[in-house]
Parts: sequence; C-alpha cells; structure tokens
Amino acid sequence: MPEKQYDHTQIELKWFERWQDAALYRAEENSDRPKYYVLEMLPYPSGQLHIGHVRNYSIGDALARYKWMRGFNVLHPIGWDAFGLPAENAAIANRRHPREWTLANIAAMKRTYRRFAFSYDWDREISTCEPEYYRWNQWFFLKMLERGMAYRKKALVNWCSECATVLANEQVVDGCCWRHETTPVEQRALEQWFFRITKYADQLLDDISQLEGGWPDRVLTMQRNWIGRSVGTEADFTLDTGATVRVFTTRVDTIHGATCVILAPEHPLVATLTDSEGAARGKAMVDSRANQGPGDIVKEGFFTGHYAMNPYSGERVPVWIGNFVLMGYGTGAIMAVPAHDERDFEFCTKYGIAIRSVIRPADGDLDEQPGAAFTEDGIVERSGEFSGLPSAEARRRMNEKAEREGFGQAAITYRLKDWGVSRQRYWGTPIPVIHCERCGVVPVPEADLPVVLPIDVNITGRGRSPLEDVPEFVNVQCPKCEGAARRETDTMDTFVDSSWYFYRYCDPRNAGLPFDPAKIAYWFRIDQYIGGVEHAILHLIYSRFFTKAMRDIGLVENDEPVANLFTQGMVIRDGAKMSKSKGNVVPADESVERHGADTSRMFALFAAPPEKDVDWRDEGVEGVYRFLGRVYRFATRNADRKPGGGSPEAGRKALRKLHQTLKKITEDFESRWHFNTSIAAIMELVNELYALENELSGDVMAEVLEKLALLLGPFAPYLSQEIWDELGKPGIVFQQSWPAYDPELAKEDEAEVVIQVNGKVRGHISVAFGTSREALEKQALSDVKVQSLLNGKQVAKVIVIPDKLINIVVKG
RNA sequence: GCCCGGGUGGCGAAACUGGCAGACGCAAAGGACUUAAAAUCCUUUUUCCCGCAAGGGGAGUGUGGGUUCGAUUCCCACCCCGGGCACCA
Repeated sequence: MPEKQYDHTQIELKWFERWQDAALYRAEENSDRPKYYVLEMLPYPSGQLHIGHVRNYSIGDALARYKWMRGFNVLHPIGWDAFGLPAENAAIANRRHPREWTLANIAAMKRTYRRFAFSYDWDREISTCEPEYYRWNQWFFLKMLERGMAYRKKALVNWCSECATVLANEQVVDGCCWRHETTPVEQRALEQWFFRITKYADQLLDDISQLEGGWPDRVLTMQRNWIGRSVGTEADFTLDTGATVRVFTTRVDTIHGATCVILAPEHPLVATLTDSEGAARGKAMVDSRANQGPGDIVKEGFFTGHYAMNPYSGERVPVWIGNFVLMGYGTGAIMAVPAHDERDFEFCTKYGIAIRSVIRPADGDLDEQPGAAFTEDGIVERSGEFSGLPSAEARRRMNEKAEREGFGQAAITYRLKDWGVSRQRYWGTPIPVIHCERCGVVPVPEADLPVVLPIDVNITGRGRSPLEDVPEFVNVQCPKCEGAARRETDTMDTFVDSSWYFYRYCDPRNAGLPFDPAKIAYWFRIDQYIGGVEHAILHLIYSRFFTKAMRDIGLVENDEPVANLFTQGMVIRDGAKMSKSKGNVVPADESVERHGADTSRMFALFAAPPEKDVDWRDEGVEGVYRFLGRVYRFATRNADRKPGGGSPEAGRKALRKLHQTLKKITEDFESRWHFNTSIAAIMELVNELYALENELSGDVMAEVLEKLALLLGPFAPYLSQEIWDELGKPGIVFQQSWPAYDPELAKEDEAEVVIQVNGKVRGHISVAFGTSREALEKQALSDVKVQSLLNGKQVAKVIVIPDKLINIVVKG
C-alpha cells in the first residue's frame, strides 16, 4: 500500500472548515481560570499581509495556543485600525468610503489571513473605520474638550506635501515624513487641534518605573529621551529697550560666565530689536534650517546692536540672534556661557565673543584660556555671593534668589510637545465640533454622535480637507443658537484610533459607553503585548497617555495599559526591510498556498529568535515543509501499531528523548520565547524516532505519537489536529492539556564526564550520577590516554565538577 | 558626537549559570531506491597538518590585551555593522 503523502491544502482546509463554528480562544470572563490576554499589533488591512506581521502573528498565535493548553483564559483578538495605510493603496482608499474599503478588506483578510493567523474570536473584530468606532473616538474627544485636554490654536505644524496633511512631531523622521522618507517636511501656520499630552509628561516619565522589567530597556530609554525632562531655571534679562527676555538654563550656576544672550531667529522680540534687514536675515535662517535636512548645521548668527542685563551680576551683555537656538524648546532664548557649554563655545569663538570661566574642578584651578568648554559640575567662582559653592548648591541658592527677587524661578521643561491631532484628510474620524460665528466653537451634542463621513467626496490632494467641498457635510445648524454654522472639517490622526482599540476588544458591542469599566478591571493591564519596536515612541506613548486620560475620566483603574511588551523583529526579504511606504510585502497567499499555513508560521518561528529580524528565504521554508511531511508520514504509518513488541532499550531511549523535549519546550514557552530552539528540539526528537522506528513497541509508539501531536499544537495546529485524528483521539487537539514532563524519564542513565588536561578535552568517561569527586579523580588519572599524556609530568592540581568535568593541571 | 544592541562555518543559527564551540535547519558532495527523474532514506560537511587506514595533532567565536585550572560567555582598549537621539541650552 502506498504511503500517505502530506497534503497541507487538504488537511488545513478540512480543519479550517470544521473549526469555523468552534468558539476557540473565546475569553470566558470571570471564569475560574487564570486570565491571560495576549495582544498583537494589527494585521495589515490590504488583503496582503504586511510581512512584519507574519512574524507578529506567528509569535502571538503560538503563545496564545500554548497558554490555552495550559488552562489559561486567553483573549486573542484580531482586528485593526486605519493607520498604516500603504502609500500605493492610499489613492485607492481615498477614493472610496473607508467603511466600504474596510468591509472589502475584512473579506479579503478572512480569506487569506484567517487560516494563517488562526484567531476565532471574531466577536472582537473591530474596525476603527466603523461609525461605532467613530462614535467613541468622538466621545473621547468631547471629554477631552470638556476637561481642557483638547484645544485649538494657530501653530506652526509639520506639513507633508505628499500626504497633503499635517504630521505629528512623532511622525517626522529625519526631517521627512514617516511615510514619504524623501519628502522634506514643511512648516505651516494653521489652526490645529491638540491633545494636551504635556500635562501628563511627568506621569509618563515617572510611571516608566512601573514598566521596568516588563518592557525592553531600549523602548523605555527612547521614551525617556522623547519626553526629555530637563530641570533648570528660567531667568529674565532686561533689555536696553526696557523689555525683558526670559532664558531657560539647566546650569544657572554658570550664569556669571554668560557673555551674551542669543535669541532664536523666530523669537518674537527679533522684530523689535532689528531693522528690516535684520528681520530678513532671521527669516533666511529659519528657511535655510527648514530646508537643511538632518545632520549638522553650521552655526551662524549676528549681533542685534542691543544689550541685556544679567539679573544676577548686573552685567551688560550683547544680544545676538543664532540659528542654533530653537524656538520650540525652553523659552526660545538662551544665555551663552562659552566657557562651560560646547555649543556656546563654538559660537562665541567664531564671532569673537568674550569667554570667561566661572567653574573650576573641585581639585583644580579656573581655566583662564579654555581651549574647549569645561561642562562638568565643579566649584563656582567669580560669582559674587555664590563664589566657592559647589555647582548643585549654587543652583539651589540662585533659584531661591530669582524667586525672591521676582526675576525668575526654578523651572522644568520638556522636549515632549502637545499632540497635534488634526488631519486634513478624508480618512479618519471627523472632529465633532461646529464653528458658529456667534457662539464660537460648539461641541456636537452627544446625542448627535457619531458624525460620519459623507460618501461622495472628490479627493483633490490639494492640501485642504476634501470635506470642505461637501456642502451638506459642512453647512449645519449651530446646536446652541440654531443659526447657520460650519462643521469642523479636520479629521483625527488615526493614532487616536490605535490608542485605545484594545480596551474596546474587551467589550466590542457596548452601545452606551466605549466599554464597561468593570470588564476592563477584569482584563487589564494587558499581560503581554507584542509589536514592532518602530512603535516605541508613537503608538506606545499615545496609548499610555490615553490610558491615563481615561483613568482620570473614570473609565479605567490602571495607570498603564501594558504590563509586558515584547518587540519582535522584522521580516526581511531580499535584503530590504519590509516597509509600508515601500510596499514590499509578501502576499500571504503565496506562501500559504504553496506550503500551507502551518509551514509558513513554523518557518517564521524557526528562522531566528523572535526579537531578531529574519530573512524570508524560500529555501528555508522548504526545509520546514519537508520536516512536517516527515512527521506526517511517520505518524500515519505508525498510528495503527499493535501493542507489544520492540526492545525495552529503544523504548527507554525514545521516552527519554520525548521527555527531554517536553521539558525544553515547556521552559522555552515559560521563560524566553526562543521558538527556534523549541522547533529544533522537536526535529531532534523526530530524527531520534526515525532511527528507532522499527525497535519501538506499540505502546511506546502510541505514547510518543500522542505527545508529539500535542507538542506540535502551538506551532502547526492543523497538522497537529490531523495526527490527533489519525490516532483516533477525539476532540480538538489544543483543547487538550499541555503534556507534563516526567523529570525521572528525562534523566540520562549515566553522566558523561569530560576529561581535560590543562583545559583541553582529552577524553570522556561515563559514570553513575553522583559519583564522588575522589572516585572521579582516581578514574581520570588512571585513564590510559591520560596516563600517556601525563608521561611522568607532575600533576599540580585536579579540578572536579561532579557529573560534568575533570580538569587535570600539569606542570612542565 | 551621545545612548542602546550586535559581530560564531558557504548561509540562518545553537551553546540558558564561566565547563566538550558549531545543536537544528539550508546549501553542497557522495550513496541507496528508480528504466529515468522527482520524492524519500542513509552518509559526509569549521579549518589546517600527519597517516593507506583506524586514528592522532594544531588553530579557531571581529582585533589586541587581561582575569581564570578553564572564556563565545567576565574585565579593559580598539575595529566594524545595525538601531535610536542629535544643536533640547
């Protein structure tokens, strides 16, 4: 009879069909089971898989299945939001109503993705393009508005001409758009809506301590840098025009060494301090800075002709304008202390401005002729009443003085800026406010939510919201005075969507609230979140912010959304990093159709540990496919073995290998998720079984095959189920318990002890476990080979590690 | 420039606590089966030297040093690659 061949298509489709209605992975809230909530970043809504997400899904999916087998309550939802629209699809998407587009893609995703990603909790399927999701986005917006957490102001914003929309600071990469990496971002002044994320700057920073250990250090460092908290002092210098200019410094202890004040070219005082020529020079600086991409800019500046008085010393110093001073940070003006700041040193050296040391090292002298800035803390000198104090103490007393005399105070500044959420895009949740000439900005009443997008829209891509050209959308009645008014046409950044979607998963059909706080109290925090490191400062800061804002609204109790974060590697193909804007994604169909979902997933796990990038090479996929075929054939041809027969010796070997494998994989799942070595261990087991195939008794074979099927469950569920079925077992394979290992069976009979001479391996001996040091030493020294090597030399020392190693140290 | 990662065969990688470097897989070579091919199964595969052979010896985890009986693992310096930040006062 010809052997059955592994036909992945048939097997996968068969079980795919049968599992359609099984409510697998369904979270059973308030059950006795421990809860476990694993959540990944989202699959790609284009009908193709973003290849990075192939990896995502293989990790989270295998983990969830394992947890299920261990008896955990697993919520393993699938869904997506609208962000991450690929550039080449944007045009298409923009010409269609988001809802229509989304529904079409749900269908496409169900076809290709479901078999691969294996999630059955379709109740929790959420599209952030659905009117219901808009409703709750808008509800949040109104809550924010009520609390002064959302506001509107005219602001210089980042503008991408390619997207024809505003970008958040977080979306600007190297001076270019995060989607269009070669399009420089322009600055435009526009009326924009903002979320006051800076109100939470301290909390976002301090609560990082709650995340330590659970989040990768790298991500936490990036967030700390992004928030960029600096503790310092603000102080007013009085100008000769009578006006004051406020500077921010972290080193007020150096202020007696300030030899000029430098303003950012955009500083409002520039207009009053310079003539039209000076204003033009300032303007040119601003422009050239905007056009200059990343990297170093050459420091430039000019003297305004005006002087300012140092509030501490009363000294008159010149006021300059410098292109390296940023308007967006601190006060947009600095005091330059060239002796103790590298940037100031460079600037003042270039323009011949005085350099004066006022800090000396604790064990040294003032550097009268500095060749470079000395920036460390030290002892303050030449600083009047503060002379002789250590830097830290001087700062404290100087802050007190500033406050006492009313020319300044201790101050903290942040790099983090408020989150600009306005987008001039069709795609996105409409911002639910109405502009009335008489009443001003009027929120849309809650009863009128959701504000939905009109269907017929002409996408111009001209830099204004396409909604402005839809009169039936724009022209509305003011809810307050009932007069004619205009609807806001900006839509929300889609990062708003992704900031809270995981909460909605826990209560996706709630019609009265975004979610029931009690349900959130049960599920949250998320035990394990899996996503790419590229979200370290975008999504992962916004969602932390949203959680804190929702907590203050009273919806959630947790301070933080995610207890443990795992940042998985990317999938690379042909040396190129997969990226949304480049659109080089691998169609799911291609790999899944050719080799099957089991093979594709298992390869993604096998190629490298999950935190590393992997190169998707088709030859590697072949290897995994061959392996699954090998397993299938072995299982099917041995499924009906009669009990008895075989050799006890072979049986013991097979069981030992089996339990060693079980132990290893259990440990891999519990601690580090190095599934590549788990899969290697299964391969080793199968190789061993091939070698022992004809010597195994029917009983051992049955035991081994059953456990093998269970072991494959997390990685290759379809094949696992097929083998389970072939063995005549009832039910669904991964609803079985995860097999426990027996440490006794996993043990080797004898310890293999290495014999080294001077650290070099010279032989092995097999001994009983627990053989004493003395016996081991004796046996090693009497070893024939060791004897010949020693050859009369003197043994200086023998190191014995029981059950492991003997190292004989000889002299001469 | 600053802050994180990382560097191991032809390739992806393993070695989890300082204890046999290269598990597992890919690619390659040889063999079995076959009229033939595919598929499958078996064997070899870090490298150099000695040997007909069994076997034996040396080198080897980016480079140089150190600690140690023993270092891919710990310490110091340097080189290279990747990522983040980059005038943040």
